[in-house]
Amino acid sequence: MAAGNRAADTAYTQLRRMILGGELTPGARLAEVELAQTLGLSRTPVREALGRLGADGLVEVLPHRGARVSLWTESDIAEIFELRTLLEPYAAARAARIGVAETVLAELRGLCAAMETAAAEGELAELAQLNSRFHALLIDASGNGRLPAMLTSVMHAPLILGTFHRYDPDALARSMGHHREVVAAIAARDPEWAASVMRSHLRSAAANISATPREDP
Amino acid sequence: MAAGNRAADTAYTQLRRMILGGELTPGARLAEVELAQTLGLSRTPVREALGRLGADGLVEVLPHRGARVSLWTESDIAEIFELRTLLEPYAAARAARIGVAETVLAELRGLCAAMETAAAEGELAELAQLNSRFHALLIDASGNGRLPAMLTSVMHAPLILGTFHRYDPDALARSMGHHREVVAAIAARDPEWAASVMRSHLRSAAANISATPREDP
DNA sequence: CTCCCCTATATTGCATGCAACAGCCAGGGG
DNA sequence: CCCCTGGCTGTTGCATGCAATATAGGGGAG
Repeated sequence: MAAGNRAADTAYTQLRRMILGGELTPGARLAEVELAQTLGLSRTPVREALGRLGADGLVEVLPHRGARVSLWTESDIAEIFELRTLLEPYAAARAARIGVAETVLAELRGLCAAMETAAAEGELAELAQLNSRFHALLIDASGNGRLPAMLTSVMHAPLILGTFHRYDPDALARSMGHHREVVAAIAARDPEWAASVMRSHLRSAAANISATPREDP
Repeated sequence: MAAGNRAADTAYTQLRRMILGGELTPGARLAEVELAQTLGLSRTPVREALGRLGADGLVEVLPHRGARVSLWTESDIAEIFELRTLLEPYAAARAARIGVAETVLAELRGLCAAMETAAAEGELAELAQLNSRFHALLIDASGNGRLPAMLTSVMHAPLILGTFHRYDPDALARSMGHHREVVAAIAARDPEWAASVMRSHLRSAAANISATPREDP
């Protein structure tokens, strides 16, 4: 999102990757000096990065007590999916309404294909990454400039990854089909269709999560 | 929102107040040293505050080029109202569904009364403040912990103030009536009703904005 | 033996010095 | 006369020193 070549940005990116990659487990304490040494930076950019991650909801910062990686309860996840179910269908509909450049459509289709192969080969981590990019691209295509920033706080990939881990093959195939169908609806410039498919997509994901008890890898 | 007694928080609050109060006009340059001297602080907390305000969308920070107060185009305002129209009815419905403590209902009613007197006396700035608190309280009452942070980026009071300036007496009375009705719907624990009223409330505001050409005070 | 308070320590938060980068004005060349 | 280039200045960005605060552990009183 905000990716200058500054040290604070690299700190942000690295920490984000570490958290999302599971290298930093939820609840883990994040000491500024330790992170600074690990990243080869000073405390200042690390501190700024922690602040941004706190705004994103990925870490929680307590005054004078430092930062910890956020841990998610079932109700947190439910809240997040409620918001996504609200915002992403809107994004899809808006993209369909205002129209999307052919190059972007091609990129979306490419991501669909990549996701399908990743799903077929059981590469769930790869799939989660591609899925995030797909949704992010679609949100950008909505043309509402405030939407991407809003959704960063609820588009955390570990949740998606967890979702995919709980999918059975049929649900996975449905999910891939949804992606294809959203792109088709946008290409057809049918907002209602696009929103409807996206809603189905997210509701099915949410249903999958609440159905499966809990199974942390 | 995040209000410890730290210097960075006071810087954030002060700057926010300055911008929202019109003391810092849109487009104005925000030099760190100057602000630090004005607020009697060092550059560090000022810098952190600017970062947060940037995340809120109130200022835009350009790498190595400093921060400026954001200026809003008509389409920005339209985007913001689209998102509010999406999220706030959801918040109202959720509050109605999960129920709201009687103390909170009393507070909401108190704000309604205060807004009505402010409207009667033409105290539009006061009205805008009260209005913001009313909506913020309702968003908190939704029980979705991520919603308040999401909406800070679109709940900027100057927009609301501008909205009120364009209201004619009838529209103003309708707006006050909407507030009362939302509280009633929540008290009656009727989600559909609450969402519907809130949607009307926001659509009428948006209509008012797009109808009136432009009239900066 | 248990509970409370007090001190020691580690960490955050703030201030400030130094380096790097963007913008600007002057000077020279075409 | 205009454009381009080079240094100069003011700002941001980063590093680090110092002060303030929360936590943990031990010692004393009940």
